[in-house]
Formats: sequence, C-alpha cells, structure tokens
Amino acid sequence: MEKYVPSDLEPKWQKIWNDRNAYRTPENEKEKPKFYALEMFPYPSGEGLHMGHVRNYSMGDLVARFKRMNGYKVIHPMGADAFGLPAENAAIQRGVNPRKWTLSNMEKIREEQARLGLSYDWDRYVGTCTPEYYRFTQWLFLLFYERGLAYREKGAVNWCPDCQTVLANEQVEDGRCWRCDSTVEKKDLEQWFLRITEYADRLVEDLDRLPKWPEQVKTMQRNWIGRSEGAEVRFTIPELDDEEVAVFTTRPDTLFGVSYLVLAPEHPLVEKLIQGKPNEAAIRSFIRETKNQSERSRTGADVEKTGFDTGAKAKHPLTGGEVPIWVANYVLMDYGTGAVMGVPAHDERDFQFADQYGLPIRTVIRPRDGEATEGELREAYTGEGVLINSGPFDGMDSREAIGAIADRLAEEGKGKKTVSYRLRDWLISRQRYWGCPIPIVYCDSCGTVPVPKEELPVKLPEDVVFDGKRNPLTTSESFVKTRCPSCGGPARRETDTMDTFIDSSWYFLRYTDPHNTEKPFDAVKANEWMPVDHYIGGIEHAVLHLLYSRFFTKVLHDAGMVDAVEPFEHYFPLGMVLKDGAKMSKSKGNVVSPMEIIDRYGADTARLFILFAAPPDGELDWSDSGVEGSFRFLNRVWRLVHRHKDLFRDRPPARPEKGAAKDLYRLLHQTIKKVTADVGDRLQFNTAVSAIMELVNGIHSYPKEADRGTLAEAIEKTVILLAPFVPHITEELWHRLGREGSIHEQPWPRHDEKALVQSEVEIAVQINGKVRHKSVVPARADKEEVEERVMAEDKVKNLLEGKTVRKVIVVPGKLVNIVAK
RNA sequence: GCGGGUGUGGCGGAAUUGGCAGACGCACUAGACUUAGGAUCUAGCGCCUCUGGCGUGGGGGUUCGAGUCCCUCCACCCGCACCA
Repeated sequence: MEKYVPSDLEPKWQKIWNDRNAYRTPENEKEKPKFYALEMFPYPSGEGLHMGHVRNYSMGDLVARFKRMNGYKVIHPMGADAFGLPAENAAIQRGVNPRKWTLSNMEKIREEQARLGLSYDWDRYVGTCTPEYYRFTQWLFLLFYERGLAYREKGAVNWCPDCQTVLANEQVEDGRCWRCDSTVEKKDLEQWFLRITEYADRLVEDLDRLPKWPEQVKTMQRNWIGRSEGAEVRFTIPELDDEEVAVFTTRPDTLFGVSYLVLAPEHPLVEKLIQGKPNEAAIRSFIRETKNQSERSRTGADVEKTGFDTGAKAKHPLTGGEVPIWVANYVLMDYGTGAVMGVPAHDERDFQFADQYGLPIRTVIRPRDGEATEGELREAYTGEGVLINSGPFDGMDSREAIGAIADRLAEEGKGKKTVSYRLRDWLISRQRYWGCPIPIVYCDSCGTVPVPKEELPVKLPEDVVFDGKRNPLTTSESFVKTRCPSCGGPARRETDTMDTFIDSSWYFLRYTDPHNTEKPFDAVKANEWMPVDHYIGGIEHAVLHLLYSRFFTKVLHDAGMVDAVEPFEHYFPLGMVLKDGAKMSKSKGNVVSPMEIIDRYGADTARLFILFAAPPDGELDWSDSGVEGSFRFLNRVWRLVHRHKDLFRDRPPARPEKGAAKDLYRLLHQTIKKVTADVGDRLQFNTAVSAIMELVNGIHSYPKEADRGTLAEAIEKTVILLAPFVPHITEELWHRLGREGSIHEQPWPRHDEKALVQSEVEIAVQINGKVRHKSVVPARADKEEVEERVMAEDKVKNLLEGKTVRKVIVVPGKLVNIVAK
C-alpha cells in the first residue's frame, strides 16, 4: 500500500483546483440560494500567517465548502488589509519602500493561504493599498462629505506620541494606544471626522436585528455607544448677564435637590467665571494640572475627586434659588454638556464630593415604601421613589416626575428631554504616509474643495522623506502643491491619510464587484450577495471594525447603494490559539509556525487538529501530540480506503435489514445527521469531527464476513463527510476509488430517517435513581409493555426483594426508574 | 463597583429537551506483531477503604431522577468603569 504523503498530494491538488478555477464564484445561477462566507482579511505583516489565521481560515473554509456541497452558490473571497503603520516604520528603520514591502508581504501571505488549500475565489482578491481600491475609498469619503457626514473641526484629540498620529476614541484603550501601548496625550488639532454619532440610535436599535451575533459583542457595542435618556437643564448666571449653562442629567426628578453645579475644567465658561475671583490663581493652576493629566489618571474610578469653588452663583431654573458653581476633575468635557448638577443626596459621586467639601445635601426622594433618611446621610439614595421637598412635584413618583419636570422645563424654555451618547464622532485623520490620502484640496480663495470623483485616485507620491519626524506626505512638493479643482488657482493638498479602519469598513462590498472601474461596486451585484452570511474573526474588533462597518453599510444603504442595512448577518467570534496556556508570542518563545506544521504533517492535519481540538469559540491550546493524533487519524482513513478499494465497483446501496450491516448502516446515517447539524446549524465543528471518528471506528470493527456493499457505502460516505474538513486527502481518495470529478462538487449526503430506527433498544433500569441493570426491549414497546417486561426479569426481581414498589417511571427508549422502599 | 461568562478524569473536551456523566482525542498501562518501534493492532484507563460507596467548584433546595432548574457561597476569565 502506498504511504500517505501529504507533501506530494497537497500541492498536486492545489494546482489542479487553481488551474480549473474550481472555487470561482458562480455567476447568473439564479436558482440556487446564495451564501456569503467571509473571514476577516489579514494585515500582511512580514511574519506571514500565524495559527490564529489558520484557525480562522480553516473554520471559514469548512463552512464555505459545506455550503457548496449543500447546494448553495457560495462567494468566499480573500484580500489584504494592506495599509498601516508597520510598512511605514519599516521604511523609516530600514529604508525599504512601503509599497514594495507591503506587496511582497501580501504575496507571501497569499502563498501561505494557498498552502492551506482554502477555497477562495482568488479572482476577487483585493488589496486596500492598491490605487484600484483606495480610489474608491476616496470616492466613499467624498460621498460622506456630500452627505454632510465628513467634516473638519478643531478640538482636543487623542495623540499617540509614539505613532506620531492622532487616534479615534475607539483606538484608545485604558488611556493607551491600541497599537503600541503608549500613553495617549491630548492635543488641540484641526482634524477630519465622520459623523457616526448621527447613526448612534440606529446602531443601537439595529443590534436587535442581529439574533445570530453573540450577546457579549452586542452588549459591548451598546456600552460603547452609551445611549442614555435624560434632560438638558439650563441654569442662568446672573453675574454674566444671565448667560446660560446647560447640564445633562438622567435624573431630572432630583432637580430640587441640586446644591451646586460643577463644570469640567475645559468648560468654555470657566474662564469668564473665575476672572477676578479670590482663588483665580489656584483654579488656574488646578485646570492646568488637570489638563496635563493622562486620560487614565484623570478618569479612573479610583481617582480622588478634587475641585474648586469659582465663587460664582447660578440661578435654579425652577426654584430661583442660588447654587454655587464649582470646577472639578470628575466632570468630563467629552460627555453630555461638560457640566453637571450636583445632587448629593441621590448620586454617589456628588455625595462623595459634597461630603468632602462640606456642600449642602438636600433629600428630595424617599423610597416608595420607606421614610426619608433623617439627619445625616451615610450614602446617597440612588433608587427611585416619591418626591419630597420638591414644591409642586411633592408626592409624585420619580418615574413620572422625570417626564413632568422635563416638560415643565420645556414650557419655561429652561430645558428639554434629550439623549446623550458616550460615542464620539470618528476621528479619521492620520498624520502618516501609508494610508489612503484624504481627497481634499485647500484653496486660498475657494476654501476646502473636494477633489472631483473623476480625478480620483489621489495617488500616494513616491518622492517623500521617511525620517520619522513628520508626516512624509508633507515632504513631497509634487503632492502638496496642486491646483484648485474649482478655480484652477494654486492650492495645497490635505496631507493626512485616513484611518485604516475606513479601508476595512467596505471591503466586503468591494468583493461583490471587485473589478468595477466606475464606482465602488454595483448595487445589483452587491445585492446579489449581501449581507455576509457568516463572518469569522477576532473579538478584539467588537467595537472597532464591526461598529465602523455597520456604520458604513447604513450610510451606503441610505445613499441607495445597497439594500442591506447590516453587513454581517452572523458574526462568529474566533477563539484564541494558545500554547502551554499562554498566547503565542516571540518573547515567550512559544510560537508554533503554521508552515512548519504543514511541512511536517500537511495542511489537512493542521486543519483537522484545529477544528477538532476545541469548540470554535473557545480557546485552543496547541498540542503537538494532539496534532500527531489527527495525523494518525488521517492515516487510518487512508489505509481503510486502500484496504477496501476493490469493493468499489458499482455497488448499489441497499438498506440492510439485519445484523452488523444494519448496525453499520445505522451508524453511518446517525453520523450524517449529526455532522450535518453540527456543521450547518450548531457550528460545533469539534463534535462533528468526533462523530466522524466514531464512524471510522465503527467501520474498523465491522466483521469481515458482513455485507461488503454496506461497507463500501460507509467508507465512501465517510470520505465525503470529511471532504470539507480535509480537502486534499479526500480528493485523492475519491479518485483512488475510481470516482469522477471533484469530491468537493459532490452533493452532501442526506441521512435516511428510516435507517435510524432500531427494533430493539437497551435501556437503563434504575432503582431509586441508581442504575442497577440494563435491559433490552422492543423499541416500539409502549410504557406499560416496557414496565411489564422489566419487572418480569429475574435480575430485577432479585434487586427488589424485600422492597415495596411505590412507583415506576418509564421513559421510552431511555430508562425505567423503579421507586421502591 | 456594574455587566457577561466559565468551573466536568492526568490533559483538551462531550452530554442538543431534566433521563445511563466522562463520547471523541491526547497521555498512560499491559499484551500481540516485529531485527527494531516514536508504526500498526488488541485490551484497559474517573476516584476510593472496591460483591460496595463516592463523583460534574463548595453548601442547600425542587424532582422518581439534576452537569443541566432554583437559592447561596467560592474561584477564575472577559468587557465596562467618575459617562452625570
């Protein structure tokens, strides 16, 4: 028997599939249902693929192949998220050309992907750094601009000193840069933003349209958007000619409990309020200090609250009473109006602050079934209740009062109901070279002018200096100096490039029409495939890529470019790959190289191990002996097929009626049923593999003298069931069995329900809930008959000796429980 | 602090609807074959004081019956965290 040598087989089949263009996306196949299988495309780093990629692609490829065999027309594309900092850093450090560097990495990644035997439609490959692609990224930017969704504004933005660029809020984690972990600073800069906040409500609401998304991810997005309903309340400041200061509160029902206002140190009114006040100097230095603090030391929950009384007073909008105005570090300019009303009796933070500075505490809510706390409060009462000390609203329930007080404020022109969000607009400018140029020109006479779409792409210039000191684009005179598209006069180009998350916010749409030279994609083509039916990728993108892509899809929907309002019907988070319980990393020296594994065992073994070793959303601890086991299994299948090769000559499959053949036939159909459900519905790939292993074990122990036709049938179906998991070995075996065509074009087996029926079943006999005996009964027997048969058995009689039977519970096909004393 | 999740043999993990816990694999043990075995095959493999008892993080409950449902406690993981 010939040995199983994956290093011979795998390249052979990869070449054949490639030459035949076997996985090209079907076009004009109207009768088949569509399926869009997608895995997050990789950043083409110089390192090549890591095991996380292999896991992601193995799962996606299994699903794509499975759906094809199940009669779907499948689109399964791949590309590269090719803009980004590492290419530019390589340019700075090693003088390499970022474009060449990236293109060669892309090539390397593609070769490695090819070695995995993934069924991609390579004709649809897109690289976001190519002018053919980024031309339309620019086109989309202009679309956003036309629709009023892209704007330039000056403000305090996140600046990463290490990456030498600004960052979006989503890209700051715990006050640190998501990429390089440096502490992020604040800088006042004029930058481009996308108005994602305009879509905040829809981004929250439409999460309910995504039942197949993990709850955890939806919660993270909800938290990130941070929608909260409340009211804006405007206080007036008599000493500033009744200038108004607005606060946002979710608890307008506590308005009569306000004992002070607090402004964020950055609040624009602060300057006017402190002028000439006794502690002006102290406040100024406090503000300076606070502004210099990092995000983390400023906003941590454990950070001490500090503040100063400005000495100014505001007038309460309903009572007309005077309330002092303070400035404190715990109020953030970023959220709400940058000012809050202090209600110490009913807010923990306010309580702590008031306690610390001796500010008055007024109780205005008492618990519904209790008394208001008398005397000194120990802590704030933050629950709902009944209003007291609240003038005309006394006795009203707080839930009702929220609306009533907001309405009263509205009537008097002193406030309104409003919604506040934690989500900020998406800052997309990056002061870096290796990204998509923002297609905008600044003209002294015309101002900000968009580059006309027909002049796209605004290409990245090559005559730039990479010195690591400034944005390289600013060093290219040929790029910066241009003519105004509007008046033809001299003008200068925007030198910022776009956040690379923009590139990846629409690539799944480009795949549907990747060669379009007129527009990003054709609506008819996009609608044929969108939304993505199954999207696999790391959960680290829960509020980055996944939120941005949802935003983009909604905008493009509104622009009439695509019917879908959500890009990803089903997002499946990928579990991490670990080694010895830790994330693989060079510093720990526990990295397992995918290509070395393929060299040694082949791609099929790598894929099988990865799919088998852990449930797909759980962590997967790499195990060398586990890989050996998967390789052993494939060898076992290889030998099995070869040993019985001669059986495969036009055997008509029949449903055997008795004996070992019947049992094997039943096992086969149980397995078909289980694998179909596990891969198609449950997405439990590990149990699907174990079911096939059980089938192979069953075939192995099939008696020599039993029916050969059934054996041949079982072996053939085993190979077909394995095909989407391990495409190379199964294709080889298929041909060695003398079959025509590709195994991957075979229809997926359907189970025979009748084959599952057993004439007799073994059931457990429990006495008082403990299994004491096994009994074989006719499968069709009803409860009475089962009870009768079991009770009549000698063993059961012995066990029950000296006991009184109280009750007998029969679960047909499973067990009998005899309750006896 | 708030929200979500997880906890099952030596290890990875099964158990889909409350019904035989530990499927499948790894590791391990013994045997067969063999010049050899890190190949292959056969058998075994939760724990213990072993004709029996115990056992799904601990304790309690519901039930004829609980890994699964309820209460409570513990441990670990993830997300959010002065968001007014």
